[in-house]
Amino acid sequence: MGEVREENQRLKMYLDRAMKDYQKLQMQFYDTVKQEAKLSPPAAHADNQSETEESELISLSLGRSSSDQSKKEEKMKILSKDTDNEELKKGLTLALDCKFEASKTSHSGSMQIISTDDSSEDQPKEETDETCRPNKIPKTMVSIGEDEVSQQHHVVKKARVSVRARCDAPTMNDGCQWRKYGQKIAKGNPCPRAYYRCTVAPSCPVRKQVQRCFEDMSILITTYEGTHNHPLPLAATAIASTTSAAASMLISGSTTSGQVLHLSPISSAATSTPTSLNGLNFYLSDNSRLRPPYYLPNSSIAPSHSCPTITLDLTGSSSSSSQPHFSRILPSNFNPQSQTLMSSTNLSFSSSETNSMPVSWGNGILNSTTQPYNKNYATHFNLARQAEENFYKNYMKKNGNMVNGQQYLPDTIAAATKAITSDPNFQSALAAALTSIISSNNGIGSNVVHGNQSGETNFGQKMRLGEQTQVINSAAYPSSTPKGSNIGCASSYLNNRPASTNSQPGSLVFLPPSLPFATSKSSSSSPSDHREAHIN
DNA sequence: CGGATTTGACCTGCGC
DNA sequence: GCGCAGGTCAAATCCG
Repeated sequence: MGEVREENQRLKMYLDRAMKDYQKLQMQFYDTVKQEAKLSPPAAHADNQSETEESELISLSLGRSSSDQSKKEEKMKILSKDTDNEELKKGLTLALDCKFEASKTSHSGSMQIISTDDSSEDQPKEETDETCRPNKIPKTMVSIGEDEVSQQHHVVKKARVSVRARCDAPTMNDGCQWRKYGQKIAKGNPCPRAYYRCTVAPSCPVRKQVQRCFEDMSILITTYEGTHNHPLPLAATAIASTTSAAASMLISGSTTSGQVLHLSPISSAATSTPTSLNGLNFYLSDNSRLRPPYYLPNSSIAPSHSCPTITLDLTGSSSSSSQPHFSRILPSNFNPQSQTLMSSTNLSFSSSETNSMPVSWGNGILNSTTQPYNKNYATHFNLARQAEENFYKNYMKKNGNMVNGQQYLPDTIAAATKAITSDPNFQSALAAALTSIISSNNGIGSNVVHGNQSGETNFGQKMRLGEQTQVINSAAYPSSTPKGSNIGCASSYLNNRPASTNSQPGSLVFLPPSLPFATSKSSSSSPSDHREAHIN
């Protein structure tokens, strides 16, 4: 443990150095952009205004960039008018939604990649109208929550987002509370499929199915369906941002059935065709080459015959690359036309939960950022930094330098830094990470420490209905957070393992940036503390 | 004792 | 109409 800690410290140091370099560059970039803005009066004025304004906002909207206020107002009218329009609720649904409006200053920083708007190219105009444009709503808990709820009404239904991740725990902790309501042995997979219902709100229609991959029992397949009709815990928005991005691809019609979409954080997929969707760049590859061996188009991954399903593979076990990727699985009878129709419904992502936990969504090693979060630029900056840090670690891991998910080698870090900065695909991957992190940190400064981080009620930790999972933003409370609670997959996994954490490569970990086991209910001097120290 | 989980029964959609 | 499979219900059971 001592060695490990030492190593950990060393790695932190390297990481810090890299981050400082990045920070420096980014500051320069911001300065440049600001100067440019000053030089171009009228438009710049508007931009600056929105910049200021948006710095107060975190209205997240993947793939939706709004540049026209009147359009926004019009949009708002449409939204309010359509609130009761059930028709609009039909179609594709995201399991978890995360609305992220990257600031329009995104053109001037790392947020840029999040707010690109390429995705609507092949989408009907009405979708654009009905899609929730970023609304300039002050980043207050109440308004954001309302906004989120209202916007979620417009998220199309029926799409499924399946997440494959290595996880020893019975289910992944995705930030929501779930109640198991059924279990079934599905054809083609002897592993039982468990059915869960979201219990964050009594009437929440969201369900998820959890099933182990028969070919690799360490892989957990979680399929989300439905739209939350309540504000999401931030931990949930983290995964939401990822899954929704995948789902957005699904409804965009930019791919055809039987293809694998790679979220390509690093250069791989030489045969890939870049696809930009909702601000995220994906790489479309030939399914036959890139589908993992255990992907069975009609298997448990896509349990429903009627629902298009997109699979986000975070196992890093692709046959041809170790990259996480989206695999889009459409039912054989899936009609592109209907897909288009579904696309007419809003795809927006609301990440506005006030009580929230920063979560690292990915093959996660959490980052160690403990700097306080400031508003506006600083916040965005830190978020971006955090996201990058996350990605950086994932990147390292994906590159095989994280043997057993343990270590960054110094020279590897240098190499990776170089690779990252020179990699054209870096942005796309960073986008996902940013989305996750930013949405995770939406409630900065107002979070309250609460106990149960495990949304899964069948995790061994009992949660009563209404005992909403609330978490601490560990970055905002850097030092006072107790730890030790089970936070689902991640902590379960760790708790069930020796302290040396021979965590598997690609293990899915939901952890706050700095304090992975943050809760208020257990102050522990147990070995888990040391684990955390290492992980941090 | 209250709430979550288990599990067999039941419902529904689809293909033949 | 029938059988199959996925999905859901709800009584029984478990658990803290």
